[in-house]
Amino acid sequence: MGIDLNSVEEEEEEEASAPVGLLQPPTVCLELWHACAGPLILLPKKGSVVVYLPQGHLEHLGESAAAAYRHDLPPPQVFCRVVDVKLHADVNTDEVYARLSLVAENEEVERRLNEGGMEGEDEAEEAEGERSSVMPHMFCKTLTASDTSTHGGFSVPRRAAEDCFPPLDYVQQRPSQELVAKDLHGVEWRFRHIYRGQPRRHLLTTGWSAFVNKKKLVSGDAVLFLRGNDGELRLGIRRAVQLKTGTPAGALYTHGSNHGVLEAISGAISTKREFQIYYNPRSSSSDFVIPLGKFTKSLGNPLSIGMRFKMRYESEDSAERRCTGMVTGIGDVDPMRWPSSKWRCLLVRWDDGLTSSRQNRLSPWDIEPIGNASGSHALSVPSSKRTKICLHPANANFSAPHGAARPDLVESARFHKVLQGQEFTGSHALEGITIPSSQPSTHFRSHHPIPNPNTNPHITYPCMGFVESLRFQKVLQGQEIYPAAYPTRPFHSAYPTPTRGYSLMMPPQASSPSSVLMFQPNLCNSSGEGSNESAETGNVFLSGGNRVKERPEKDCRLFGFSLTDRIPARNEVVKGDGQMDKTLGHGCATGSALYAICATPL
Amino acid sequence: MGIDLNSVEEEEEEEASAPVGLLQPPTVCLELWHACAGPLILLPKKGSVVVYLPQGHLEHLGESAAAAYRHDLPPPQVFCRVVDVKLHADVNTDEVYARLSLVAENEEVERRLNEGGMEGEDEAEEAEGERSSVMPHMFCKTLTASDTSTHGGFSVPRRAAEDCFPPLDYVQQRPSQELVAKDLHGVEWRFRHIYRGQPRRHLLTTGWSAFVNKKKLVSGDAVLFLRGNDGELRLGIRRAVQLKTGTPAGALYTHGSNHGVLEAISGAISTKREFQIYYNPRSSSSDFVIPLGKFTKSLGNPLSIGMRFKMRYESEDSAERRCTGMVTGIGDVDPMRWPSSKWRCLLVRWDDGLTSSRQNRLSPWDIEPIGNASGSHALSVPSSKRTKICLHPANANFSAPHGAARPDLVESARFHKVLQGQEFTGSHALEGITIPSSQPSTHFRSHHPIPNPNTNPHITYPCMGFVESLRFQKVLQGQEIYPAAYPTRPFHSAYPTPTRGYSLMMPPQASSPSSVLMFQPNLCNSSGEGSNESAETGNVFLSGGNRVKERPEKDCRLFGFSLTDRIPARNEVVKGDGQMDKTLGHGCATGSALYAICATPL
DNA sequence: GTGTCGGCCGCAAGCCGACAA
DNA sequence: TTGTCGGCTTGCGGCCGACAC
Repeated sequence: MGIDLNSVEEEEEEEASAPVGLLQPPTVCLELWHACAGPLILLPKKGSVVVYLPQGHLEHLGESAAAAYRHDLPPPQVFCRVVDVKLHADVNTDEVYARLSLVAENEEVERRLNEGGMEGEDEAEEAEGERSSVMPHMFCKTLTASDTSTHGGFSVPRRAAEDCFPPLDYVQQRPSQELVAKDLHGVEWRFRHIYRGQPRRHLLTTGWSAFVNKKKLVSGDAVLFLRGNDGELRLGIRRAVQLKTGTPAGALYTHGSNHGVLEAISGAISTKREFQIYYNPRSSSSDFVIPLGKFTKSLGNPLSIGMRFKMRYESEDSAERRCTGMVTGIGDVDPMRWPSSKWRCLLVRWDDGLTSSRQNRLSPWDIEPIGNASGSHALSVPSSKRTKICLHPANANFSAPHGAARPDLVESARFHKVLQGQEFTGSHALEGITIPSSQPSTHFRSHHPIPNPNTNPHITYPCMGFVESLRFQKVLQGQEIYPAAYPTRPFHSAYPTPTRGYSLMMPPQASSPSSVLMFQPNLCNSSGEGSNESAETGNVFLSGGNRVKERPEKDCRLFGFSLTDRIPARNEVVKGDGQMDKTLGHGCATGSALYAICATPL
Repeated sequence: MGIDLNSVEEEEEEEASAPVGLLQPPTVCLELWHACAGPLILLPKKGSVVVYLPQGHLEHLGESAAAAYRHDLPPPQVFCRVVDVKLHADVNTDEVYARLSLVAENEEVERRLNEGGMEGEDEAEEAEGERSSVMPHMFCKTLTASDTSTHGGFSVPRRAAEDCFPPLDYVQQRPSQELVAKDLHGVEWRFRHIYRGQPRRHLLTTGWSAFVNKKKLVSGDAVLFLRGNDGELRLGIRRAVQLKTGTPAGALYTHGSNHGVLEAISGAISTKREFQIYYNPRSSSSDFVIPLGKFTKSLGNPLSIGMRFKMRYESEDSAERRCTGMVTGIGDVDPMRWPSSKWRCLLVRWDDGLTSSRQNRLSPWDIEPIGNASGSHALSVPSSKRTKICLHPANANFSAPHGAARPDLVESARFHKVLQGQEFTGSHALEGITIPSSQPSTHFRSHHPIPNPNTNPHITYPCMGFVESLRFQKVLQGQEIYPAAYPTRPFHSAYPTPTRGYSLMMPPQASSPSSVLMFQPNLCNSSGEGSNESAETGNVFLSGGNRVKERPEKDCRLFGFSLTDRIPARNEVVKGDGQMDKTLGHGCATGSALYAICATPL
């Protein structure tokens, strides 16, 4: 089993007797926690090794956590030992969350990975089979309008009532009983359970509306009943995934202000001190604490544009489903603050076309590749099958001493090449422009020269050398890119018709190296499809908050672009405003990314 | 007027248009804020100089803010410039609070004080007369059971309705109108105001219960209506002072975790950076940010045991009252962490005997001396009438360089003598025991020799010289005083009959210098009065968490003691266990202090 | 002058089976 | 099998003057 049940319960008692002044919320029932968290949640095991992704953590916290561009941000991924796992539930919302206590162990893990000595750690995550076998009788029902209306009670599905509730005396005319169920906080709720109506059905009447009101349940939310092996009834809720209104109030008020959280964690990482992560499994679509095995395995899989994959997800009726899609882009989400991060580095298109409802940026460990990579035009980037991990040493904590050629980094150097190929280092050129004094990627270019795209057909969008980047700088200045004061907060001004009059076409196959700039449309209006207004209503920004203000100079052209669900084929020519506008208005959900392929013509 | 009304309102608008991401709560209406805060609140003026008392701040935060004994705690009092004042109201509870932005200006203020150049700054606090003249028509009513019952509406006092509400057409049978009032957050509340019944009276009916429910008002809380000069109606609430349940949830969840707040402020003080203080005027019985003038004036008053004083307080019907009392003890509350702090250094007894309901420890600026100091046995400690302030340099930030005799500190040196006389440096001797390596007071003793008590009859409990303090150290060791690991958290073990068998008597008048140790009974059981159990149930600690474990050696005796509401007269002899136990069980409320007067016999 | 109560009214909470998807 | 509805009852929210302190 993943988590030692006894140890958790011991800690529960321990905290219960601790002084009140500590203000530690009590830990909650393990099974109920997992039932509320959903079937897909894999919680790291105490004592195991995980990969912590600060970028995902920041997204989880709601971005408000990072004030500005800080040089003391943590590296994009950190190997950590899980010192402690505590399960909690929000007092106000009943949302389940976990507190993970982590200690950075970068060097140790990296060394053992290189020595191949981390095989035993692959069992860090819970085996789901074991957990489901332990999971007792339970059911989960999404509430209907009738269930939440003040007009009546709760209609219990027949199977569920027979499975979880004590049996009724069906001889009687209208058999009934009182049910007592404890919620996540141990609070008892009493319901009148009656079997009546024509045809007969199970209902919860008296007591039900009080529960609905207190928990502020609405139709679409789900309740779950769980009968423990001791016969005790437990009761949890899973709220419907609602549109996030600005900042997540729960995380904010429960754990205090997020302001400076990441700075504090950064300090704890660099000094190997223990730090705590509050993780709300239902508010994030992608995990930012990954079991080591899952992480290394995902990086071992080859990633390529056009690659097909499947992913597990939780359907609306809380069942585990699978869906499939295709990778349509690979690149950094935030090359300014976290260059070479794997976090959501994949742009995907879903087969069922549910673009808006589902996340379109995934991390490699979110997906499982499907055998037949439909790669006629796919541009695959292979990786060593049994990669020994060494992270991109953009941060001093991870890097070897400058100029020192360590023999054990030969393999990792090759890995760097691959990663850079995946990451479209055009963004590095961007960094060189906005922050000319700091050129983090220069060092690595000099140490590991970029492979020639012609000799390495896998790399589709080859990197520019430093000289080319200087020339590119001139191009961008022609575009009047203004660095924002706070790169994390994009402008909110109206967009001055960015693409109108641009000649959009793909570069000829023999053209010189092109580059990829990532844009982030911040406000999209799907109603503007096909009209000229689509470009006005959707603001387009350079990643990091820089705004393209006007058309490029004549010596630069946008040769292509790619939206969330559409990447042009290599030879495809995309031309004119209309189509660009249409595409902008069409598939562009808030937060999705636009890849524009720019290059100077030969 | 104390606060520039215009500037506050400008800032309000400024913040309203600021991006939401900043998460700054909006500032609130100045008059309404003051109405809710109560008549006694004097808020420092922007730009003025104040004295900040970290010890009081810590108490305000609920003690949970300080983890352990830290050497980087701020000094006990810090001169600060008020950079900004913002008025807020808690979104959930409507509690008013202020955010003060302070910058430490110790040296500057100290210098100007010594030069006598701070006269102009005495107007730093608001003149209350001006404010009350500006204060518009308002009334405040404590809610009755009928007011808060679902059965009916709100009974408006006749004067109040005529004063604040628009006039009704009394010709009609049952004249009524709709009132619209804005609360602290600008939210509008609508009430039906009707004049009916036999005899006629003003009532708020429709809309009232919604307000009561939303604000979670209970009988005992107070509502206040305020009619602005523009005729606009405003509405505030003052909740009844309830028993604090552990930590103040409001401060904790509104401003994030308090953990480490003081450490951060300490850093800001030492580096002269701006820092913010959140101040909830209704949750603290004593201010920890004092206008400079009030502070210096209070230290200019002579303080003595037996001195009578008066103090303003807010009665239950929110009116301003005065009560009188007598000083029964003077000494440090926490000599371990904040030696020589003025915070709550006065132990008082109230004339009306309301020991339990009212704070029995006050700071000098809380009280106003009454002319006739009933000083037959009063032991007054005079101070220079026009004192130039220089603080006790226990902290390096305040102290002059060692060995450097600065001419401008001559006057301040004299002030030190006075302060030391007030502070019963017996606590310094304590420090010398628990932390032998740090003897903060030694430096000043050597520089400014303690005056002979015989030549200075004003000093009742004269300070010991360093040699005497060493001898005293031996005495205390004989008592087996064990320094606690965490002085902020007292032991909770049973009390091992501390006074049993002690001979308690006052020293003869001609005896050698005695000293005062302060004890803090932590758990008191008033039911044990007169029985032998009283000593067992009430734990007694040395202030700072040190515990007296056993009887003193025969060369030391407890010559007297004083409880919260009782200090023995100079010649009074208090003897035996029984009486000690009885007194312990009698007047000893949790948190009150026991002064035991110890000395070695001649 | 105002706190509390009984009387009274009306609405909506909430229990029921009918009916249909 | 179960979601929604109309019918029906009931409890309480809430407006009123009576009465008393």
